[in-house]
Amino acid sequence: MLSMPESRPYHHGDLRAALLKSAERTLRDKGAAALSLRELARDVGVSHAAPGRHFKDKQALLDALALTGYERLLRTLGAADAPDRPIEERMTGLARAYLGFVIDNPALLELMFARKHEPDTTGRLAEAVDETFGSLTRIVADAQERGEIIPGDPERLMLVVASSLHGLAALVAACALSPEEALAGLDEQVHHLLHGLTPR
Amino acid sequence: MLSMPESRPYHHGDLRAALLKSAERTLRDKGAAALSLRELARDVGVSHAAPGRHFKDKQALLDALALTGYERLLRTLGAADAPDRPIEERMTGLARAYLGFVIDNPALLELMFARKHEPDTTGRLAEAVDETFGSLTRIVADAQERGEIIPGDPERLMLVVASSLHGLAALVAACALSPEEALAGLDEQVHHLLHGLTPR
DNA sequence: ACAACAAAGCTGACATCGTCAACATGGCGT
DNA sequence: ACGCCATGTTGACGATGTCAGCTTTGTTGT
Repeated sequence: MLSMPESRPYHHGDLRAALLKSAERTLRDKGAAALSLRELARDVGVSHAAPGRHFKDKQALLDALALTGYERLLRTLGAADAPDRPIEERMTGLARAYLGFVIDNPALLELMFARKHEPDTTGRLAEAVDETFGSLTRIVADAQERGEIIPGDPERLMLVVASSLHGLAALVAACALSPEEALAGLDEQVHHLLHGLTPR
Repeated sequence: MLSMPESRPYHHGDLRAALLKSAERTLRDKGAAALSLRELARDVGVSHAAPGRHFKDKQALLDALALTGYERLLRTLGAADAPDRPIEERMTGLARAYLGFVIDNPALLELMFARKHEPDTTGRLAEAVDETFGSLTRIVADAQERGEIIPGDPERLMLVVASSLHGLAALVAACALSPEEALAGLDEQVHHLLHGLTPR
């Protein structure tokens, strides 16, 4: 079945979405550095300047990608949360979910936490981060009410948790730690985070 | 004093070092994305292909930069360590040093923990990471001997610490957390990391 | 129904970049 | 003294991001 004249409609239908989809694919298997607007356009079958109609910049495309990443991460964490289980189990689930997310798409995490963003999207991204932090804070506050976590500014306590989880994920994304090792030590990690490293 | 004929010697003297220096400067104030070999060459005053004699790739230059970063980080942490103080103080010092490092050169940290490296330098980088982890592990083991930290595989316990420290640093580097906030909560962070989040 | 318009394509051009090959220079060892 | 080789230089090539100007198509107002 060779290509017929292939009277592709002049208008693509939903180019923007197609670009994001294709971009995410190449991001997944060839990394962010190997992402070129022109190649993207080729993959999707439009001219080299077409993407410019939907993303003013290459950076704008990357930012959009990062945004979808945050949405997915938030959904993933939300789905993984088990609100009525004890805090340690709950945290372990969250940590496992986060690790899973980064393991199957490390380049995306790198993008999400990159420091170069378009000035106008930077707001939206900050919002996304805040939302994620917020949901974590809520969990901490929950656990405090149940007496599972010590009293204190939940924001501050959340930051301890967030640093730990994100640190582990970042190390995996950076290939400084193998996914297997990270997963293997997860339960213990969470346990130590919750119960401390000093003798009691 | 306008430019004399400026009979610059044909050979630069130590181009490689000059390139790294200039690269680190532009990395510091314009970010990694704005780093071009040609502009670097211009800054240093050599022809556009000269850098190619010292770095086979742009990536090779970036990798070299990352390596110097690890060396500096290791020295910084070493200098900040106070081996005969109680563990909490020791850890706080280390954390403060790490945070200082990332605050005054966040782009470098991003480079160091980037996932794209030349296959041949990737070994050296892994070595550098291991060395850093190693020194942390030694500190943990030390503290264990003094009974300041619970028994258990020091590597595993170190990973808890490393995740937490690096997570905080990474959040700052990613602009997800302001340096001020991070510094302000530092002591508390370390305290919670060491003593846990659950009531005892 | 149809003209006008805006959205969303396309083509062509330009500057910049990384990289390579071919040549030039000059310091150093034999 | 002489030749070698590391370290420069120049010129070229292909790829990329971005812009301006043109074309197609769907929608909207009359």
